Amino acid sequence: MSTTDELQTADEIGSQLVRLVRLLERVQAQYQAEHPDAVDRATYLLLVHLAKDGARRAGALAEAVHSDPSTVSRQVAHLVQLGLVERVADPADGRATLLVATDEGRRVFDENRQLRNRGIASLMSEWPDDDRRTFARLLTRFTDSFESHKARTALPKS
Amino acid sequence: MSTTDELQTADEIGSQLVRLVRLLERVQAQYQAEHPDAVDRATYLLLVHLAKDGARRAGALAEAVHSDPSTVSRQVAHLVQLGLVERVADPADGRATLLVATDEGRRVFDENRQLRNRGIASLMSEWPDDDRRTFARLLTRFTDSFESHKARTALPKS
DNA sequence: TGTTCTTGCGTGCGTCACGCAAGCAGGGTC
DNA sequence: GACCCTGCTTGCGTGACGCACGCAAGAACA
Repeated sequence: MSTTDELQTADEIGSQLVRLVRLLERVQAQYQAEHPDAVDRATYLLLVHLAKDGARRAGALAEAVHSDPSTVSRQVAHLVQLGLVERVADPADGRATLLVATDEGRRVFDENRQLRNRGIASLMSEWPDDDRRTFARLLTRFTDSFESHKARTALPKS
Repeated sequence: MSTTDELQTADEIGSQLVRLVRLLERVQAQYQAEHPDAVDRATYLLLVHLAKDGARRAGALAEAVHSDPSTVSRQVAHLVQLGLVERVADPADGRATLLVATDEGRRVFDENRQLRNRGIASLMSEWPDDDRRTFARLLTRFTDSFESHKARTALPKS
């Protein structure tokens, strides 16, 4: 089981995670409000997958984001309409279409990632270097632990 | 500006945050799928506010979660229907109704928080005590930095 | 080669949560 | 007591989603 100290630390981590997620949601909502034509987050995530991992078929993409194929189909249509993703015929299977990020799509992706990185670096600009690196390391470890633990248990929402 | 090392660390933190948020979303979605009658996250957040900070009026609640009063009104109606929140007449103003968490509402809140804490403690059970405490400290600091930085800049979505 | 089954994708339909605008009840002011 | 203001609720339209279905293309088989 867990000691009271472990539970107390867990309470702090949980509270801060809720706070952080809430903050991220609000930043996201604010961004969407300022850029009404921007694709929503779920759609953008498809572009991220394509830009990072290369061409994929729609079904594989739906699987990757754990979403319904119909939903992905509509989201991809939106990305194609914006010129961020292209459909190319799958040479191996005529009924499938490969989805591939266009140059513009990769540009948008890189630009957003750089903006994000600069933002994070900016908000941590007053941190000691040690703390910064330690936080990155522990955050990675926490996410790893979370992922490997997720298969076994589910956490409540808050 | 930022050094390349700072940007590199920021990139790791950003990537891990995206991964972590995605994981949390999936856990949340799974929870909702398993408990179709559960209130959604935004609605539950209202209960959290009421349980933690005491009675409030609907308008103040809407302000607190940065949501439209009409949305909050419907969410509160749902919570009332479930018996988790009660409407009591505001002694100071007849048109306002104070919202207060019922005993059952507080019980549900406490139960969920304990479940969450136990889950977090469980997934970190193999962590050294030092790392656990350090992570809690740095996460809190990161969220603080984020919050104080948010007023000035906005981050892109991914 | 022609028939049938399977696979991959797109589309109509209903659902749900949300914001905006209008409506309604209660207060305050003169 | 007439007026306006305030706090909340209720239509209404919108957007994203999942489910069920339809269509096209390959695969299997006689």
